[in-house]
Amino acid sequence: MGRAPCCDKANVKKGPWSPEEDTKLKAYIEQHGTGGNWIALPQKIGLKRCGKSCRLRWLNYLRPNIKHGGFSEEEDNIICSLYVSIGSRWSIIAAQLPGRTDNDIKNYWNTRLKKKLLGKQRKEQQAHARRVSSLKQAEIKRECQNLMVPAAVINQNPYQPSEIISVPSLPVPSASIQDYDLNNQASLRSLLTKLGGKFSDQHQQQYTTVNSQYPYDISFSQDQVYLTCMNMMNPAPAAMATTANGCQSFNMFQGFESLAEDHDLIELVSVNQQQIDAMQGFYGIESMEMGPGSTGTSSTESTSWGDMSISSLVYSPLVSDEYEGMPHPQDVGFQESRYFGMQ
DNA sequence: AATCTGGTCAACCGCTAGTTC
DNA sequence: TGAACTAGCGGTTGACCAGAT
Repeated sequence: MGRAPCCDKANVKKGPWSPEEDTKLKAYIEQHGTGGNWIALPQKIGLKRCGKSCRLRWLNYLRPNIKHGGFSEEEDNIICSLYVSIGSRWSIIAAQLPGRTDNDIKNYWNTRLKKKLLGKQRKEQQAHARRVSSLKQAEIKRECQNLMVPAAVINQNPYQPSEIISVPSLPVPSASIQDYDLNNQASLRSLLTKLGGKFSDQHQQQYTTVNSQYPYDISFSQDQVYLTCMNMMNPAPAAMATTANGCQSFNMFQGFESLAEDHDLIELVSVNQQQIDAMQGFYGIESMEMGPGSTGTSSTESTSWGDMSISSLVYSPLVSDEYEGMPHPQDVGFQESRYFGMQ
């Protein structure tokens, strides 16, 4: 049984409010208050509107001391800093700005402030990217040489127990992504721990299970994080992926998809596009298409880097008896994983 | 002048939390 | 205790407008 509608949809007017409706509503509320019942209010005053609609109209436009537009620099700063620390909790943010409504702030953020902020950050990041880009290719080359594992080693147990990375579970710290040194392993782990704060319980459980069975050192390269972020923007359809030889693999980054809309991450990926481009050049990748054995989506948009990252980041068996049947080195995904320091 | 495109913002929708009975 | 209901919230939509083509 469905829930009863709050009003008779057929006899309710939608769309913009007329001055007459505004006058009626305003006059009534100023005289009698809302009476604590928005649903009954429109009937009382003869408005063919939903109670929710009346409430919204009053709160956002008709109540006294409402300010529209003309946000000051100070208000911008407050909105930005609150957004960074608490996210899109518009009602809380609005409570800090007298005369502003959550709807107003939300619109202002989505249409102007976000762009203004991103433009500012992008400028700074691009300046920084230019400084490091000349060093980047040599650095990647060096990194890859260090990370390449001899074939003899690969034919042995690829999961040498060394160190168990802690299962992320702590609340997300307020540090911005720019505070992490992406060239530093410890910092990368810290960042991923931050990301891990958004792990669902289910994913944490899976993650714990996998790591307790196969404790191995997880060395994240900077590029891995980029690819993971790209992956998040083109989320894998499921945690379990099937490699070219039919082995099921566990995507250690499954669970981060919810971050696809995360401002910080999108920013991280976008501002480092030059570096990703540099990588593409280094690996000789024109355009990466999904292989026939991959578990892709039907969307043509979720190809190239996003899906390449799936194969490169997908590894490790989920259940112990698959340990014997680990993907063979000739499996594309596994070969790619060598580039990213899987040990 | 007509059409297209992108930005803005009021309003709606669906969901959750809280309250009442 | 749980169903019924409302208030409130955040995401999304769509109408409108201005500038570009």
